[in-house]
Amino acid sequence: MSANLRQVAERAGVSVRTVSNVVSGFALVAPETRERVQRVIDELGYKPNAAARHLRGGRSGLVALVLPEIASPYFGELAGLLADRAGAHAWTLLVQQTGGDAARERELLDGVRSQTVDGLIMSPWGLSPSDLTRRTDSAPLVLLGEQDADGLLDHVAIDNVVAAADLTRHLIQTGRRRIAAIGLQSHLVNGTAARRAEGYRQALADANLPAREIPVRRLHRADGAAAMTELLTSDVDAVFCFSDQLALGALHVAVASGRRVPADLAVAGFDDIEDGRFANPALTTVAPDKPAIADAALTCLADRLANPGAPPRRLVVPHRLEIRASTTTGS
Amino acid sequence: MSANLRQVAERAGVSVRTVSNVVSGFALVAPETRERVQRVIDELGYKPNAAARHLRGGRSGLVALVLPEIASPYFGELAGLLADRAGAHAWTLLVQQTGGDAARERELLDGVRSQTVDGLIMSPWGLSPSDLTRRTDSAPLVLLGEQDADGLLDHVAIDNVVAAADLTRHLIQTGRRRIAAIGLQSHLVNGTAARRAEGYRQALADANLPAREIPVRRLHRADGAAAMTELLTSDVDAVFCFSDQLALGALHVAVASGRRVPADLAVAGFDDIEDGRFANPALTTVAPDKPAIADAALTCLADRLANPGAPPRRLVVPHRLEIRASTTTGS
DNA sequence: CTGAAAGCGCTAACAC
DNA sequence: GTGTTAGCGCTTTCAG
Repeated sequence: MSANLRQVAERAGVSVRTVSNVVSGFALVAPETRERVQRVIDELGYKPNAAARHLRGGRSGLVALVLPEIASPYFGELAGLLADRAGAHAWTLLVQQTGGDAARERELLDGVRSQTVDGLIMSPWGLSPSDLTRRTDSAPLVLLGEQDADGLLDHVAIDNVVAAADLTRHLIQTGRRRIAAIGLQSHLVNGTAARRAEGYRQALADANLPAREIPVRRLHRADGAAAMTELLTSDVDAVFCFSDQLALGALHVAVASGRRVPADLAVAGFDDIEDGRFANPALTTVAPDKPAIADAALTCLADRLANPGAPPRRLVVPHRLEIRASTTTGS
Repeated sequence: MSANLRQVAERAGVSVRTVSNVVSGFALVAPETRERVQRVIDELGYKPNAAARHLRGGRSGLVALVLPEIASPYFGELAGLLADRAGAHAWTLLVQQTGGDAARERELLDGVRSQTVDGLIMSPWGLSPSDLTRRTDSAPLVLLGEQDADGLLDHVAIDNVVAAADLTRHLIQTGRRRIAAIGLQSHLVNGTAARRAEGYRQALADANLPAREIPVRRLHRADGAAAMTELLTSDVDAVFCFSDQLALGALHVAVASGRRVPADLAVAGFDDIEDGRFANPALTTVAPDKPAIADAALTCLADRLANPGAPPRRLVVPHRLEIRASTTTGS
């Protein structure tokens, strides 16, 4: 147990009020008093008790990041950026995994560890819009990804329809005609995959090309590998995967089974995870501006905390196409 | 602001004591009283205030995971396992990134956010043994990786010397003779890379083969790529990278520059991250038992909390060789 | 089995 | 400029 305010005060011969002033950098302390108190603080190794501050002030300095799985590269990269940038708001990040399970998501939505956090940044997979709007907890919430919660909640996302259409057009422009999509997730309420499918279909329809959609259960490499195995018997000349992980699984199977990528088959992904840049061949992908997502989420949370009554915002973050060797030869 | 104990008590016509008993599942409450109180709790949506509990009880239910970067696949996978298993100890995980910076590590060592956490699980990179043993904070600490802190601290690790020797022997047994190692980090105090180098050298010495060691600054794919680029001009027939990330970078450069892997060049890594399993070709690696690492770290922390005076332990976790296509043809 | 009350460490309103 | 003190919400000792 370390020293507390009162002990510091006694030892420095001042009141707790003065010590509190020194600790919190409050101005009205005589310089010599301040110095004396500071010396005692250092001597005793005094550190303010966060629990007491939290109880008193109502702010814990903690923000929960609630996501399906931290081990997934996309979420890992995002978590890293959020953790780094949280400091600027005097926040520390707390991680909660849901495995994409709706019940677990609902539970976390309504009080992560009973009111410990100042706010939540959440990437839901299994929640319906009504789950999201019907929550009882009052901690500010910012959603990652497009959520369709009737504009009632703050959220941060790229424009998935446009992004998917951009990538599909790139495949068409480089001569592909039989373009399959891997990554539909009809069992999920989450709209992200649906939006990407929409962009994919639009671009194909504009070019009068047929769509071919392979659903998956999860977005792991193994799911991409399984989907690709299924596709090997068909005559597709390109696959557009709705995540880089799916794409890396698909790429692995395609290469292992002797397909030449990109000569015989183009493979593209979504997310721009680091693995994709060093894949063989390097993976073409949609690159969301992840630092911008992290900043937007934190700022949005801070704004909401400062102004609870403000209307909810939908923040659209930029993305760009990252064209690499998995879809283009030479050039 | 949600309801507190007193409001529940008033509304249920009992004392706070009784409500507290109901909430904490304490036995001595008349069944009908319990039921009535529970009804009010549900009605008011009462949730215990964590700050007050922490202040009163001294436990926050929070454990800090302090690591170089959460976005690195190895740490991401570990964090996921820790987050999942933390629940079994009624803990929530809080993440702090250090970027491997010694000053930041030292700062976190001595009071992550001023005594908010019940304990720390830390993977230090830049800290010296004396930094580690000379800390002032009293929160229990468990180190990940071999730390050489004179046996004064709890730590969890695989046997890196044996593991590296195992892998090197595998390369020798499959006919490699000019085996380079990528991943020395002489600028770091951290002993992990040094231990792996030791195992590598031992195995080579036993077979009367020469060592060739390439140092790196970090363990990222880009560093592995740079090291491999350097090695392309030489005549090595195998590279053993001290992390899978390094290996994936090396593999990328080797394949991109036309080397046939494994025919011309074998590539092996360390950590068994998921990317490696789906690389082209799939990456041979040392697979530490990550779930066991997570469990050992949490259990060790819990034990230390329960028994602060117990002698520090060094927990050695199993590993195994994962032989894949990047080092062996056919078989 | 239930009630009253102390006190965890801090901040801030109120004195001086 | 500095001191005193109430009270944040909870657990737990002590009475009853």
